[in-house]
Amino acid sequence: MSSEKLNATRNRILEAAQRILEGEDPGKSRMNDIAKAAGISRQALYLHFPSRSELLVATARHLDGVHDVDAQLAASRAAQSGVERLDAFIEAFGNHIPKVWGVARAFMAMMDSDEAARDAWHDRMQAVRHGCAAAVANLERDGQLADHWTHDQATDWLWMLLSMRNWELLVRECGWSQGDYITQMQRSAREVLIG
Amino acid sequence: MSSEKLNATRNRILEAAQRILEGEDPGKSRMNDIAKAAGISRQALYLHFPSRSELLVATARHLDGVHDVDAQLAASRAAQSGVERLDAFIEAFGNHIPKVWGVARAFMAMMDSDEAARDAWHDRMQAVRHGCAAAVANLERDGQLADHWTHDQATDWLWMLLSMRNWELLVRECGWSQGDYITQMQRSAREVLIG
DNA sequence: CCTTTTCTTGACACTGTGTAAAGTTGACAC
DNA sequence: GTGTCAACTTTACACAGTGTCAAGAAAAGG
Repeated sequence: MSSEKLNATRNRILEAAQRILEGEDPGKSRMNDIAKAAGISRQALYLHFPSRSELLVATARHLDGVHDVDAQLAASRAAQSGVERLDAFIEAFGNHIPKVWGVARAFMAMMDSDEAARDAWHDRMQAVRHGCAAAVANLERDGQLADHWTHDQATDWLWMLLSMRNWELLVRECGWSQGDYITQMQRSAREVLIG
Repeated sequence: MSSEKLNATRNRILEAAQRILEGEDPGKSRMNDIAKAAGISRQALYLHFPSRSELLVATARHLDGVHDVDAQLAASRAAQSGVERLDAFIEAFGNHIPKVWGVARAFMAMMDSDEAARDAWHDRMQAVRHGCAAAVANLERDGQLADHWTHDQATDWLWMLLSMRNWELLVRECGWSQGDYITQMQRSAREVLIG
């Protein structure tokens, strides 16, 4: 089976990419760096992935498989009340962020120049927005959403609150612990959305 | 006076840079584009500014002079109560954002690769953080800050809320009006910080 | 042994920044 | 009018990074 070797190399690349992207220096994640980390030449990388953005997309998907984001979020969907679901969603997604942070950072840096990366990232963020919309919908169902909010604006606001940039600012730049981050985001969302 | 011509060209450059950076396509703000917009050659740009990052810094400062950010914020400092000051600060800074958005966007795109740009931007953002800290301090003075907040964490949170990335997300991406943005940010800050 | 797949090496085009050198232009001085 | 100086132009280059291409090596399988 020739495709087995191909697949094995592909996995080595994806794990190397993950390792590199989670490293300290985000500037050391050029195609050359990732290739070297995977033990192949830069050109061989292009035999497996046509571009840097597609490599990042594949790495993100690979990471999804590893961490099983759907299973994480299932807990939040199982919650009874709208408020419980909001808390569970924030906890699940908030704890997901540090796991995907390396890849996310690379995407965000690439977005400004690369349209493919921008589109791929946009899709992923829209998926997060759907999660926010579902959480807001459950609050509405329970009559808990404050009167001044429309469904869409409340969704936008929650989406903003939970953005990776905000996690980056509070946890990475300001030095908040992950626990503080989750607690304060839960409290903020409750106080702002519930009326 | 030879330095008058030099200064005139310098101003033409800064105004061209401002115009270009406020334009639709952020990819069209290379040194060549800015030079062409100023009516000079790319190389002449380097006679006035040693690097792209220093040109951006100068453009940001030039913009400060044009919009007189200190005067804008003076109103918020004059407010009586802590809550009034919080509202005034959010309004003043929130209305400042769209004016400097073009330059801000260029800085944020450059931060990932250029250390000088990163440092310059970091300084500016620290100045914003000081404004947040002052607003939080006034709430504390009035005994209005919710018990669960430390001064630093409340400052961090307000700083996060008012970050340019959040403005970008709500106003540019989600299509909020500037008025909605201000109103909801004021309300969010009040509900989360005041206890 | 021969073929096919995978990978390597080396070269190249392209974009954008920043440096360097030689020549042009215009204003002003004498 | 001639000289001089500063601002600017044109052309060229070094450098980093992406992505393409072609020639060959190495290994695996029939």
